[in-house]
Amino acid sequence: MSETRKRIVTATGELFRSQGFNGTSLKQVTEHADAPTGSIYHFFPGGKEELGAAVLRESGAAYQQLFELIADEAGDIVDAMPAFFNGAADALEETDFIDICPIGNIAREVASTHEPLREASVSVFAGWTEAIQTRLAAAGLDAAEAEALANTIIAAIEGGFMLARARRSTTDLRATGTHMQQLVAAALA
Amino acid sequence: MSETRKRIVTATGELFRSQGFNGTSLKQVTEHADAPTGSIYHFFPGGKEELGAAVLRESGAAYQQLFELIADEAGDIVDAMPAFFNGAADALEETDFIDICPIGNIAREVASTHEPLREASVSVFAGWTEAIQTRLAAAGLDAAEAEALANTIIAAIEGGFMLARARRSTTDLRATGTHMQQLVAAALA
DNA sequence: GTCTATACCAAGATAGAC
DNA sequence: GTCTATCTTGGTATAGAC
Repeated sequence: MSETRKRIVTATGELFRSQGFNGTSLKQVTEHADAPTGSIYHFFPGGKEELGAAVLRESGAAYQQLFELIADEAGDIVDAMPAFFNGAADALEETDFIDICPIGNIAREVASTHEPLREASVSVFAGWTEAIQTRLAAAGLDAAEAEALANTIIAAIEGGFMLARARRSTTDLRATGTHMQQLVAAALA
Repeated sequence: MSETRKRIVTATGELFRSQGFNGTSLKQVTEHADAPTGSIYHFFPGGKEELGAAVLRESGAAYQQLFELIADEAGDIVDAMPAFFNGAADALEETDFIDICPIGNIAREVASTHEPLREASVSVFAGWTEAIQTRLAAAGLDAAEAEALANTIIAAIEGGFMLARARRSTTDLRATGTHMQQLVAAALA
């Protein structure tokens, strides 16, 4: 895959995190990626919308891998909860509260206005749900309960990002991690 | 307070729900509010940013009243949880998944780019936290635990909105309501 | 306080040379 | 595949009559 294409996707993802979809201009993308306008339309003939969908899908997959990594390190899914939320909290602090998740940041913004982006976010969320659900099921939960709990965990972390970025504090996000740990432990008991 | 000002704020709130802050133009506001451009700048000399902050504060207060109402009807805070989440889910379905909460929709979008809007969202969230915290404390939780749990509940509902709007399904949002009910019940036990 | 017209700029997208 | 120049549209904001 082209280096230029990679630079464009990476730069767009970074801009999306702090400015959202509508707040990011293709001119900014060309500057940050050090790539000309023509290259954007060469790799993404559908323009901004197609580029945005690619950013969601590719960074969504990267976050899923990150979750798998943290979950593997934590050993079991109960201990993975605080590890996951605290890791996210650390990342937020280190980046001065720039959003660390471009998917969640974009999903609500465009859900009613850009159908291809909504669909891209749905497929990313489906992957995340499955990753968490699989581990919950492996720990003993039946499939339906595991899916529902996985979705609550995703909702909690995305909503937690919202509060943390607004307040510029990760205190609540960390506390939410322990609440999710309680919820998982109770479900498995 | 002027009728025109009210129409402007209401129309902007509605547009924010489906399109976000950057996705909503002042031209659309003039059309939906049936008010001229001059009136926007008369009531909000600071332009779009000042109008946006007013929308966040005023609709944030309205949602807080709605929560109080639902909590009063439910009787106790444990039963208020599913009532609250299911009510939100019903509203989402009735509006064809237009966002029912302009605050959460805007908060992440502008947290790093529009300081006055970030501050407005913080003060709205503070009111919500306090409303839930007060009821949790009245039910027997100590202040710190009540505050942390209140924030998790807010995170869960806002993240739940995100998933529900993206997926165009309220199944997960309702399930998250029962998870929050479990969490509250366990904390009070 | 309300309205119309408009200034001014930045947006997304395209054309066509290289 | 890359780049520059440019088209067209739409954005926010302002001016000034009423």
